[in-house]
Amino acid sequence: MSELLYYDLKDSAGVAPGLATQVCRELGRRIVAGHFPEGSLIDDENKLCTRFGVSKSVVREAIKLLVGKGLLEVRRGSGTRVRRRASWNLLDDDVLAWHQGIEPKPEFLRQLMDVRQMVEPNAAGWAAKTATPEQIEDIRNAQHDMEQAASIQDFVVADALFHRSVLRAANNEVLIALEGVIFSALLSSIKVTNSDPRENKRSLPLHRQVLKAIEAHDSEGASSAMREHLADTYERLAGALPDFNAKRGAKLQGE
Amino acid sequence: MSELLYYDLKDSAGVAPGLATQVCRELGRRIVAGHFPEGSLIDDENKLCTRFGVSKSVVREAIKLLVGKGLLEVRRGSGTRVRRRASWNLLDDDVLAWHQGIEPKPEFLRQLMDVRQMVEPNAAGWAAKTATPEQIEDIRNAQHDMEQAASIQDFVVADALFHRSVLRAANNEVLIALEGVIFSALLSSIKVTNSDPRENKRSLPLHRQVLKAIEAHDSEGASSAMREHLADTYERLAGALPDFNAKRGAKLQGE
DNA sequence: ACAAATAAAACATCAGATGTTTAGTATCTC
DNA sequence: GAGATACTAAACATCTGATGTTTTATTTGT
Repeated sequence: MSELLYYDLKDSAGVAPGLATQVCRELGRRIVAGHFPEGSLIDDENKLCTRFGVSKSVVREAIKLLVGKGLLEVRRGSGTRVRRRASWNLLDDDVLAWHQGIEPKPEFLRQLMDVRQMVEPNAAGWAAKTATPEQIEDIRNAQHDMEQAASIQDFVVADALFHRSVLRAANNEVLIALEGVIFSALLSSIKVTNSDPRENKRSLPLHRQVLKAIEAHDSEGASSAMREHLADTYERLAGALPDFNAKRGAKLQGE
Repeated sequence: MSELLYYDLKDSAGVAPGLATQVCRELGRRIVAGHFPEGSLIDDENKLCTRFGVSKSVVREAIKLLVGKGLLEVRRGSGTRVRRRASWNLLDDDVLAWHQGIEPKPEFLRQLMDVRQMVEPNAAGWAAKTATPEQIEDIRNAQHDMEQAASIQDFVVADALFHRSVLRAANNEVLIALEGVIFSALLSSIKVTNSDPRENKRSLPLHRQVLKAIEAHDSEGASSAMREHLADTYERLAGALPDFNAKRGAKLQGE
């Protein structure tokens, strides 16, 4: 699987990132990958400067970016330490994207999927009520692209665009901010159940059904079609990942 | 209503914020308040330095923080501009908190409440399945504090802690990241329906019901009790705010 | 042992110099 | 006069080094 990134679907300006952004990404990826225990000190500014071969201002700006995402906590005189994972802005697009760089953890993927199952049926239902003709057109186009996709690459991109269009059609700003979660879960899922392109085609009828319901302004229908589609995905993940559903309802060890 | 802030409920280190953080907040608040049109250039680094009376490094770090939250976009040679609202990390705790500084917009509050209605019944249902004894204890304590609250202040804090405890008891990291949304909606709601303390007490039985259901590991019961409570809140908001439900299902003007 | 003074480490801020990119303007060519 | 080129000013990016403040650890004195 090639290097499909979330940014590929974002309308971000394609400007080359500065040094601060690069250092931020590098550190961010390592933190998310778990290279540092929670609460541990990271190297001080000077060490980071020499390690990355940049000046102090660059390092400080990179650290500020990570502080803003909740990954780091800086204490004057003491040092900079990694915050508890519970304090991270897990919904930040960058933080989610950095999770893509590591082996998907079944437990985390299940949590993402649980959230998808909570969010998307509602979004589809609302979309059926409030979508504008243009928004419906976007969904239709994405659905069409899924049908016509030649490569698995194209299919995934179209799939992502489909779900994004539905989310946006719900016309709820807060909901749209959850786009990254849907995309991240979708990417991880593909990574896991990658095997057979024909397998993916199985989801086409359900997508078609979601589209039809939204076109018909059938809120209930859109919800349940989306629910069914996600339940199907859920099943396939559970089949592919042994530990996918392991901790469900049996959280024993202390927090 | 006094200056109750989200941070009051956060386990953040109570360290005095540096200059960069202060500048960031000041700018962030103004942006969120809508003082700048989308896409407009803000003052350049030098002007910001003189305006805030700080050095360039401080300004640059502040801007980096805002870039990380999606509010600003910096282009070398060109300038720094405010991004479209759709690109903001609306789920970022700071961005949500800055919304508290301005008059709550009915449309936005409704969107927050829609998301709460989507999230919290599910969370309560999951909590009923997976909550540990300690987590249930936390919920119980918050519920008890609501009953005993002497001031409206105390009541709001206890209310917030109740909903936070339930959210955390669902044992889903991604869900926990939505804490800020719940808190923000709750604060805005209080601001709107502030009038009568006795009015707030009305929600006590429903909170009690949620607690009971979770204690009994009754997932369905917890869900529906929470759903009922939120529907009630929703009604009160709709009654208090004329435009609360205005745009629902009638999104006419272009994006 | 306990407490106060001290020293070292680490972040915070400032100031200024230099490089790069962008956007706009002027100019030159045909 | 239209279009391409060259110049210039504005604005961000990066580096350097100096100075201040806070925290932590150590030393020292009784």
